[in-house]
Amino acid sequence: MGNFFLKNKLIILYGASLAAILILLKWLEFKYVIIDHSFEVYIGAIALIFTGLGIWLALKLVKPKTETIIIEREVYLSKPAEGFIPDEKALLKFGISKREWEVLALMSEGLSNQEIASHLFLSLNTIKTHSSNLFEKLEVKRRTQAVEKGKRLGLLA
Amino acid sequence: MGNFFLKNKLIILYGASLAAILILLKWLEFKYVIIDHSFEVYIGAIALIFTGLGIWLALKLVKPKTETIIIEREVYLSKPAEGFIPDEKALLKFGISKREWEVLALMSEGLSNQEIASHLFLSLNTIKTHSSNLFEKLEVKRRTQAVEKGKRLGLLA
DNA sequence: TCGGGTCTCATACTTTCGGGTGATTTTTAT
DNA sequence: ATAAAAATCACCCGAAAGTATGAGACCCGA
Repeated sequence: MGNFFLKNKLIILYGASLAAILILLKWLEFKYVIIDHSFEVYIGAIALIFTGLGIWLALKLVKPKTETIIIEREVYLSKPAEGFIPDEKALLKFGISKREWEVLALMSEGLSNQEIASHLFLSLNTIKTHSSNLFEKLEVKRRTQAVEKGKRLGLLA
Repeated sequence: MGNFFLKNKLIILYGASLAAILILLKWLEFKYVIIDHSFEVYIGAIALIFTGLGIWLALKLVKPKTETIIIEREVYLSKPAEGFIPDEKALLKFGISKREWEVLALMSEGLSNQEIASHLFLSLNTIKTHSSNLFEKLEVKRRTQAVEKGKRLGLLA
């Protein structure tokens, strides 16, 4: 499976590097190093090289540990904005999915379910499902209420 | 300055370790290793040891994972206006009567025709008539469109 | 007083919405 | 890999919305 290589590519890469460097050293061994330098210097060079390799490897492996999330938001809505960005926090709070939000947005334009279906190249039934789930999540009963609440919560422009 | 030693203690520790291991290897060199194993295995062992050392060093030196800071502040106030004044000109332009505007306003709150009827102490049929006339005047087909257009025209808050 | 506009209500009919359920596929995350 | 979530679609049914038409009551200006 290609999956294996993807997940272990660093390990494999390391193995390959190790082998390559060893081969290189073996080749150099009889040409220059042993002749020109002492054995200790040779060992020291290898130690430094592989220490560097170890550091590089560690940095690669440890990278995904960092995670910074800074959300600071104070919204006094009621006003438009050109490039409108829905309130992510509200979306998460109500568990509204991307598709559901799209449906809500089109609802607020005054489109019927059939029209929304056509716009999104989906079936009418799918739109019904999405809107139903949406109403459930927004705790409303009708599309007009959903639009009204959506605007109040900053989900819509 | 003791500060220097504090800040570089890891580096110094590494140097000391390096020296110590080299000395150890030098000592072992003539005792067992060279005798019992091939040169390549010896080099490989050193490579592995110092790779491990490099990894350990990197893990120690690299700054601890970034703190996760989550500041959330939710203030979704939307108090548009108490005494909202609809655009008179627009009302005249579209020939919208008082009752029709009232119905439109309640529509925008998400109320059903039946609920609007109850609020205004009218029959459901009357609301239907008003809303039908309203849609005609606003040139829309659905209540959601009426609300959308109403807001755009300044008929609603 | 007469016509026009608004407001009211009704009946009959069609269309759209929304709820409920279940199934399949795709995506995502673990 | 596999479990969970999201997305897709279908069918049924009842409720709500919307259309069409007609009609009586009221007010106001011509």
